[in-house]
Amino acid sequence: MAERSTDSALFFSEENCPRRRVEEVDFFSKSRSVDDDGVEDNSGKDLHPEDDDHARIGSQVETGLRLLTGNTAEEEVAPENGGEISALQGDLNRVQRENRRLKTMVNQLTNNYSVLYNHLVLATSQQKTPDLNRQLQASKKDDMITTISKNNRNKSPDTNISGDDNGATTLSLPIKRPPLPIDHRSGPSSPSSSKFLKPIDEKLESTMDQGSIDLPCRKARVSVRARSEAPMINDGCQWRKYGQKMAKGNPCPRAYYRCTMASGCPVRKQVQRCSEDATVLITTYEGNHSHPLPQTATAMANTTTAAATMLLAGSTTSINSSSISTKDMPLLNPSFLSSSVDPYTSSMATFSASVPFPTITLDLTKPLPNPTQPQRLQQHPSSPFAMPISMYNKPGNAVHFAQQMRQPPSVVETVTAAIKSDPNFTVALASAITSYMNGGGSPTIPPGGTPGSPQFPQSCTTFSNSTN
DNA sequence: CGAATTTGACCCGCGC
DNA sequence: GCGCGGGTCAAATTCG
Ligand SMILES: [Zn+2]
Repeated sequence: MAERSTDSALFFSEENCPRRRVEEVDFFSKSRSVDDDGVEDNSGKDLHPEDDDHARIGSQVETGLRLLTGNTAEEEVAPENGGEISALQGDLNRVQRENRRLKTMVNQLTNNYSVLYNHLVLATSQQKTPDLNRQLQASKKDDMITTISKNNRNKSPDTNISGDDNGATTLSLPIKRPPLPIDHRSGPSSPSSSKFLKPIDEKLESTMDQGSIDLPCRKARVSVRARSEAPMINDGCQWRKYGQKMAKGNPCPRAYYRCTMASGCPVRKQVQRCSEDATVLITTYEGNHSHPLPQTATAMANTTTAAATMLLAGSTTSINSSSISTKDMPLLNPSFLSSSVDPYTSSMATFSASVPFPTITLDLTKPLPNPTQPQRLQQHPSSPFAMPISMYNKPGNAVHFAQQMRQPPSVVETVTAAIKSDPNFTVALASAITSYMNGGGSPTIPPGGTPGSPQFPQSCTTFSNSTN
């Protein structure tokens, strides 16, 4: 059907966007490319007075999400003294140039990372799982996964990726050994790649260990609620529907999709409308991509990964929102996470009740009361939550990070506005969040596409959109 | 005609 | 052991 999001993704992110969409586009671009934003903001005010609100929102967002927010600040100050304007503009230009340069660097790094990751994945699957792969081929791949997950499920295994079966399984699982090599990684590069692989491998191991990342045993879920008319969120990935079921207490059916961008990609997603609010569309992502992603898809993937990471990291011990947000997502924390747990978040709890997996929820459906509120996000660890986020650690426990927004933060407003105009906005939001979670703090999204992070075996991101 | 979707059957975990 | 419900498979059907 209309499940193909790729096309729309392009549409969304690229030049096709009509004037009206500028908001979203701006927002998006902000979350992914620094220089464009800066430029846009300036020109926006000067050239498009009618977009005033948009520009304002944009700048707010920038403040909240951006690393390089110098532009914004300067802009606001500028109006004061005419004499200083020129100087400020000079500075502004400089900053913009700098931003551009940095962006380029980031992109390069990202690309390199993607390439390396692919190498790693390939090498790992080949080296560690020759036997398993054979078995895999013999039996169903899915069976394999199930089996493993079952084994791991009972105990919280910190699987060490030693030469063990477990270790091997761990790494190979998400990859599932794609029949067709996704890229250039074979022959000549093997020697050199192996060099890199070792260190990376070690890193991976350590990362996994600390995160309690036993792969399949725990499926982390991240849910985000937003509003959208679209039947499905456009995340830049290609999905194939493989099932549909009627949910229990919900008249709306739940659809199951699987990523088809790569043959072995383990990522799945569920799409369902909220029974209470038909306008709410819930999309759940699970797993990490085992292949490079387009920019648009990267945003989503990163979000998933980041959220999963956060969840899993926190899930190891009793979850304390403050501990998680502070430790794991220093950047995210200030703007997106609140460290207080609120009883008022009951609405989100709805979800959690029957969730069998650790789940993190991002709720974008809340109304944004004061659009004009200049409130800016500060770097306080305990700053009010910009977006409602809740985490459901274990089946029984639901931890809420960010309650419903009591005081609508600027980011939320922006997000909501964007969503209203276009459901795709969710992606932008995701990218922004991801950026922060990844610790980059840099909203720029890797062009090369980020492979689902290998470190996190399973992650689910849920997006709910409500149509307005 | 190949690829994607539909849809009922099937599998599996869980609670009673 | 049985039924229920979530999730997946795969044959049939539809779509481009
Ligand atoms: Zn994928």
